[in-house]
Amino acid sequence: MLSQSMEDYLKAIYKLRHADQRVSTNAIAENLGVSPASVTSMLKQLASLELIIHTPYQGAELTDLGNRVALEVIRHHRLIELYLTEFLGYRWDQVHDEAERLEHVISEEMEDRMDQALGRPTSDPHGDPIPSRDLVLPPSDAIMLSELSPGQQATIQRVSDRDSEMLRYLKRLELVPSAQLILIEKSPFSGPLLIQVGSVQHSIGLELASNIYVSNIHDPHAALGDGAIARAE
Amino acid sequence: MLSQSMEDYLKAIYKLRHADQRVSTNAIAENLGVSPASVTSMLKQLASLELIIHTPYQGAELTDLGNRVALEVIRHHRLIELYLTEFLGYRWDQVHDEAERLEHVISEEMEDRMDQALGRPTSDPHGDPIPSRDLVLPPSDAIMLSELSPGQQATIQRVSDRDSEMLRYLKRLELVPSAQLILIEKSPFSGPLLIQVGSVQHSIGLELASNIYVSNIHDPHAALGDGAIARAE
DNA sequence: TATTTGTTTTAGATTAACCTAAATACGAGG
DNA sequence: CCTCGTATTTAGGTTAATCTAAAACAAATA
Repeated sequence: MLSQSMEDYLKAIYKLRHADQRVSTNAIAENLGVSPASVTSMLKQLASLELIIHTPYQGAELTDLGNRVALEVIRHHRLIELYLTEFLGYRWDQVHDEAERLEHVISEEMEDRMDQALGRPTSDPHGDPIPSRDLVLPPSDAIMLSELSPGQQATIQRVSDRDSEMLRYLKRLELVPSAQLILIEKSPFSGPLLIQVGSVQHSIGLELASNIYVSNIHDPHAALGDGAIARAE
Repeated sequence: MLSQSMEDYLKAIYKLRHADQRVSTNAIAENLGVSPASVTSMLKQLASLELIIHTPYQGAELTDLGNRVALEVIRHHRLIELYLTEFLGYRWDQVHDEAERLEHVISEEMEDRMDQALGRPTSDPHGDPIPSRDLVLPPSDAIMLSELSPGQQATIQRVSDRDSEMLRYLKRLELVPSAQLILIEKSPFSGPLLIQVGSVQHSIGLELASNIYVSNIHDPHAALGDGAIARAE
């Protein structure tokens, strides 16, 4: 069996691959809080187990096998997060750390029983999709809120789960998955965004906005004429 | 924070202490499946952390601090076992291995939420008592079924949870906590015991019988005259 | 009391995961 | 096209937890 460390590396590679294109040694090191030298030696090991392809100086890429392991760990993580909120009364900002440790030790049996208890859910409390039992993850078309254009309307699909303080703040602003918002205005020079949620407006910084992913984007003017077409886009 | 290994050693020392008197290096080694040499070096480490007192060649003893750590781990283990059976539909023979891994990684938060969900329970699916939140464990007066005298009647208090095959067998025979039984006959030369559970009789080996703990022992003849006194004994 | 036997400890090695410091490779800008 | 800065790897060291083999000890037995 793979070590917890290895699982963490594979998960990090998976996530970085889907955020940026290239998965660099430095990026992995930063993500996991270890030194680049440690990453290099682990990459060699993972490559020798055929979990990744490591081209020295060029970064790493998951093999099919490595991909499956990563998705398995991610499935564990997200099922655990949802289970904790639904059945043990955790708030959404408390579940990440717990899931981070539990994800490595639960059995397939427990995974499936939680999945069943939750009714085969498809997304976790932060809106992240949960890989199916056969480890398929629907591709997402969501973009960062910070990439939206002024005047556009969208639905929050997911928010990053890593910073619990941020999550508490987002909850206060009702910036949660499936909430509707309109981007009113974008200040120049990487300034804050003015958004409207329900009837209230908030000014939020760029960093926060790049941790919020939205989909179902439509231009409110077009929507007046024919909402269906805009939504289908 | 203590390593999982250290927690395992402390738990083993706790359990051995309550089974036998002296906790020998060999006994710990056997219990944990490691070499005696490994045990010696870990005992030194635990002693330097003031978790145990190690008198070379004489065995180890938990300090108050070590005792508290051991009870904390045991509390985790037993709460998890019960949680898995009550809320996730595990059978009693499936929970041990899962709990063995989870016990080291759950937070105090999770411990308390499970405890709450279970209604502050006092014993796990195998009848083992669960230490209270302030880590108090009521002393047990149970003895091994193998120590019972023929003719005596008793209530099963707990059974060992380590061998899942044994647990499945026990369930088939309805030898579960709170079941009543009478020891009909003890074959000589460490032979099997003949017991009666409800209206059926079973012949069970000594080894199995020493994994079953009983309490509330009373002599059926005395019980006929005055059950209350016999029970009070 | 001397010896033997079994337990425990010491010595020394291994493995995994990390580190720092030094060397090397890549690629962008002059 | 060369050079320079940054990214990456290599070299070598540390720590925790384990092992085997050998030495030391304790306790029972002759």
